[in-house]
Amino acid sequence: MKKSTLSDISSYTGLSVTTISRVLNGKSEQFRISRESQQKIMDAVRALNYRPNYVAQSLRNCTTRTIGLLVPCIDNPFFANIASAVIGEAHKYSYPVMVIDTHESVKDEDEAINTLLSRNVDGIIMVPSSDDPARLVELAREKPLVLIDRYFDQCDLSYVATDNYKGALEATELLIKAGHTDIMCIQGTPQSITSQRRVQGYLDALEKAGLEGNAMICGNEFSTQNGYVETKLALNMGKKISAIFALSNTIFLGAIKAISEHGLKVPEDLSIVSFDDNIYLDFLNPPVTRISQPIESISIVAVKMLMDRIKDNPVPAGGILLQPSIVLRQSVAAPRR
Amino acid sequence: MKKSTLSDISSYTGLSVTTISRVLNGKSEQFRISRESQQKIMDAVRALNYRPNYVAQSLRNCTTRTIGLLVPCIDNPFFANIASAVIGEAHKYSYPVMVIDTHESVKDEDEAINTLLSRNVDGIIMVPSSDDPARLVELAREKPLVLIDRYFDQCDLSYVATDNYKGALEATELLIKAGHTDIMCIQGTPQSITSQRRVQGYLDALEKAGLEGNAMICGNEFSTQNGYVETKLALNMGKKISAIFALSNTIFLGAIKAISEHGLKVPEDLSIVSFDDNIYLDFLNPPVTRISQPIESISIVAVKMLMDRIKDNPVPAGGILLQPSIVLRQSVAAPRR
DNA sequence: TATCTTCGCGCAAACGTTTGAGCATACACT
DNA sequence: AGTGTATGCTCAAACGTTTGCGCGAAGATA
Repeated sequence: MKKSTLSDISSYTGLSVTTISRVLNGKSEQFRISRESQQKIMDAVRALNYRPNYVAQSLRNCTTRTIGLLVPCIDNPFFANIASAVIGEAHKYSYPVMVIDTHESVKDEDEAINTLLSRNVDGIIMVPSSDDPARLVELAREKPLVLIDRYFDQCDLSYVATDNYKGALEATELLIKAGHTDIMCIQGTPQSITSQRRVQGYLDALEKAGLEGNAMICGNEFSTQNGYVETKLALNMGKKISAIFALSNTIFLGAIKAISEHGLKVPEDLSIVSFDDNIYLDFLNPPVTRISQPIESISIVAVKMLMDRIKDNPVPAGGILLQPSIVLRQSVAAPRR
Repeated sequence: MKKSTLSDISSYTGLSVTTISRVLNGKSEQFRISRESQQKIMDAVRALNYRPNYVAQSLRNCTTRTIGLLVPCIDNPFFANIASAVIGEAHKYSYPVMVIDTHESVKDEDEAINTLLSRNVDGIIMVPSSDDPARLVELAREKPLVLIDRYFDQCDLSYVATDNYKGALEATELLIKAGHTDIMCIQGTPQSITSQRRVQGYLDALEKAGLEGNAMICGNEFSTQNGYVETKLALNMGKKISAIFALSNTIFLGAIKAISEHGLKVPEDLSIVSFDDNIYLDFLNPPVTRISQPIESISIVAVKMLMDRIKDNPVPAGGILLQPSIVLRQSVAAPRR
């Protein structure tokens, strides 16, 4: 079936493209198109298998009914989950999503933004990779933009993220309540706000408990490799550690690999709490206590904010932090005496 | 910075839009545009922060440099991985990807296809949800189309998928070689070609070993729920089973949940082999032997095939099956006597 | 009969590109 | 002086929509 256009329908019905466009856009009332003509047009649409050409509409209307999503590393299950959720949520507004992986690279991110702007998406949701918001502030002036997961607090870009501070605070308190005083925290990229807020939560929890002297922070990347190396190092050096707080899924995996290589048992020898959720964590031995980020809610809110911005609805300035939840399992126990 | 157009550059430089368009499209030679003019134009592009409007280009050229990807359920880690890989691979050709979740629904799939066609994507990669290829055959006539993971063999739509038969055959042979004779196979949606080919591999392996009388096939869905229920049932009924072959990741998870609820140990009491790979499988206790699908390769080949089709390069008709690999771990042992 | 409304619809420009056709100038050659 | 050719550019149409403006015919009102 060839593509048909408004003017094909025009020939078919003998009506002008104007009239047809109006009928198809639901403006029959407003422009007083007769029932009869409407019917003729609808019949023609079916007969010719007409499908509106969004490209032409976009050119005319400056809107594509499409949004863009930028994630730093879609291989990471966490970002894959975010992508799923955003795609699903945007679908509810009938917006397809153009997804681009920026590989944690500012250059790729810039390129991706240009790609999206050239294609004239109506708005952008992104997990920024850069630590300099300048480019994004500029971007936000010409396109609706919502940051997700990572954000900047010195400028007023809207964002939706997990309350990482709260999550880390509670995780650490949980360990302290279980009797731990020597808790090692393996962080991700220190420049990232995500890592920073989590570390702050950890530190504040220690301080509240009068344990500020015991702070042990190591690591520099959200990767399995990093979790593995740091844990290995700590265990080999014979550091006094009774619990580990892994600031991400990936770090956690590295950590337990090192732990089991060292012949230690969780939670008898070492307790561990992880950030991020994953169904498999329930199937590990023991099932892992973790801080679960509200990915679904974050996506729902982010998409809603973006849609509001797109429709020029008033949007509350600044960002929103959503509360993570603790998933209590069996990877935390009282420390050995 | 406002958007600038070719005609802005035209005013700025005093040259016509035609000339500018030609220079920007690398046709300066062909149309003998002077070095001097070229320079002026390049300067203006920078000064005005010009970015080509792909929407306008698309209207004129009937090409969007964008492809669409349809997956049945992006929450499923397997499809999320496919999406990642396709996005990554398409990026190498500078094609962003519009991703839509079809929720295993033929209606959603139809809708999604219309969405993509209206937006005039250059090609579509999809995991079909329907079991009737008619609509897709029609689609393939007007758009480059490549199926992935699932396919139809009675028609000549191109596809790239795992050699599920071979994978299942080898998995089953592995169990047989370990001494198992009572192997239960928990399948997914029986209508799906994926499940069918895997079941056939299982059956043929049994037959080769003269065990065709021992075939036990159950289940009807690629879900954790299904794996759980079928395993639970089998164990409660006291069926004679020494090994389980789970035809997917999700089914596997359900199965081990039931197994552990029953107080059985893998692999001492029961051996298990799963389909699909996942990093967590190495962290389970014991690490799980599985058939790993070559998702990366599938995506690379699929994107390449699509690009060839888009560029009207000759494309070998029909489909391609890629070999899965066995990841040997510790979830298989000799059966108890 | 003349004027006013209402009805039902069409004209043509515009969105930002690309491209086939054409055109003025300069120079070379006879 | 006349013809031919290379050079360096421009004109205008087209892609498929949407939309401000306008227009003829029919009926209502005076």
